[in-house]
Amino acid sequence: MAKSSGLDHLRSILEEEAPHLLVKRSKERREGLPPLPNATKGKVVLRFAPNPNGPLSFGHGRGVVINAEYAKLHDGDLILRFDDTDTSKKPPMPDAYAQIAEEVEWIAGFAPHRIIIASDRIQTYYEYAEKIITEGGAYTCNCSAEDFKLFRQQLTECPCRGRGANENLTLWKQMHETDSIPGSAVVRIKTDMGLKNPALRDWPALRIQDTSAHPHPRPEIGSKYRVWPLLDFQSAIDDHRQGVTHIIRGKDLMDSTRKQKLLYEKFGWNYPETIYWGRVKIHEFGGFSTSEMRRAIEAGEWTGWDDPRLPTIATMRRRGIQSQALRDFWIELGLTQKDISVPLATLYSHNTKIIDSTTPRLSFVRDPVEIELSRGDFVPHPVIEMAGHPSSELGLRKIEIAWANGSTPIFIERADLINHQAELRLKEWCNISAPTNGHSSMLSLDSDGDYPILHWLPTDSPPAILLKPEGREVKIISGNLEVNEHPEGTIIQLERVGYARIEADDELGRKVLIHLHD
RNA sequence: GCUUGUGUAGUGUAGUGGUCCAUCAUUUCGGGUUUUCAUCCCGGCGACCCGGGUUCAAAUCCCGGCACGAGCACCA
Repeated sequence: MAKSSGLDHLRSILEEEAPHLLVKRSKERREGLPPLPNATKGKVVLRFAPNPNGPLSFGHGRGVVINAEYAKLHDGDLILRFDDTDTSKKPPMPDAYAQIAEEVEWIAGFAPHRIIIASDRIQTYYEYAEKIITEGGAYTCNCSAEDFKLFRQQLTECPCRGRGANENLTLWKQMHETDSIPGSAVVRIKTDMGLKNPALRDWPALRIQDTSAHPHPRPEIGSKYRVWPLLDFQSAIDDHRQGVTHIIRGKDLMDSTRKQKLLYEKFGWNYPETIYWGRVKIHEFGGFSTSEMRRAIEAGEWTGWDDPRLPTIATMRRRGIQSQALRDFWIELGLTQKDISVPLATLYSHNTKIIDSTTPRLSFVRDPVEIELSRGDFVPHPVIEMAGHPSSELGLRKIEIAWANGSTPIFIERADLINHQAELRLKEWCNISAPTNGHSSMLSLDSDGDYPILHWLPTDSPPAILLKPEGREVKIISGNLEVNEHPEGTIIQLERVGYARIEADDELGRKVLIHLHD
């Protein structure tokens, strides 16, 4: 009908017959996170569950931000759960528990409502393990990992599968004996060896760890337990016990969800809503893993978890990234299952928007060259005043000029000296002639034209260094910094250079600045 | 190999059959404000993986390709 009579004709018919169909459907751009499915206000429980084998990395930020944001949106609870059930491959780091808790609070903007440590809950996992073994939903298996891999590939059941509950229980008790050998026995959830998805076939739930040789780093746990749950089991039990309603996880854990659903069916539980996100790569960061970073830090290859080159939350904070910028960044990336690769420029842009209006300006002259500036007949200003910020009310900066015999020494950047061989404008002060052989003369106070504007400093300004991470290097840019009274930790903007944060003076008495971004 | 997921401008993202010659942000380019190469403002460039099908109408539904990713650990 639209073809023969045209859309206009159709519209006129509709206006007569069914005007409600013509009401414009709102197609406004959705802002923020997509709605959480099946979420009841006040009844939502989310969790962020890192392995405390080190402090949080940049990528962990996503988990904190998204879970925290949904919790806030729905008046729900955010649980911080330490999944610290591996004592040998990715052993927990004792200091990481407290540091992560603090970092989560910083990123989220509020403290998690509950903190749970898996290693405190081993008895609970045992209870469920025994229950499911007793009910015939799981069995102890003595096959080697390699043998079982073959069974899984060939869709055949392993010999251990047919054992009765009592025998399984006996073997289960043996797993706890102090001389049990890792790999000699494992508890498997009995699913179906004919399942299409190989990952789901009789998956392992608990294993033996030699906690005599590798005690759990928490002293209260130490060598107390030899049998430990694997992630799929531990996480499944915890999510149920803690009333988690929504699990938000990477799509690499999709099969984990499927395994856990099979377990939930055996227990007669309802599985939480599950949402996935894809893999994120940050252009500027190479392949860093927490374990790798930990090894390298302990080997002295990095100065610590806040080494300027590392992609950690600690480093971000040290440089001056605001937690709000982190939140804006991750929320903007959304919750798609696409594998994405994003540049840090986006994060920096968010950060600039947040900090710029409150960030004091200072001059930092890199690679300074001394120029003897003669004032000729001009008035000898003893103090130059300039605004602390071009548009916000951040007070006045005062720079004292020490005149002697009609001239004063100043610093300008070597690059400016090389690039500009003509009349110049010293910012907020005066025009000067092109410096030659270290000398220059004042030409005018008012700017009467379009001259290159450059920043400058008196030569008695304190020496300073600017630390600038560049890939696997930290570039040290030395120069002189304008006298100021900003305390350590202040984020400033170095005019014509970029944003930076003030750190403690170094052992040579130099001012230290760490570069944030341009 | 089996299983499983994803494909919209350079990078992210909105869009769930018409009002989409496709949104917003960022990047980049040009211009304006500014005694910073910052901030702010204006503008430009730039995309629906490919091929079929369904339909009056497809970024949106179906089928088939292709590309990329993940799982099949006694790691998390």
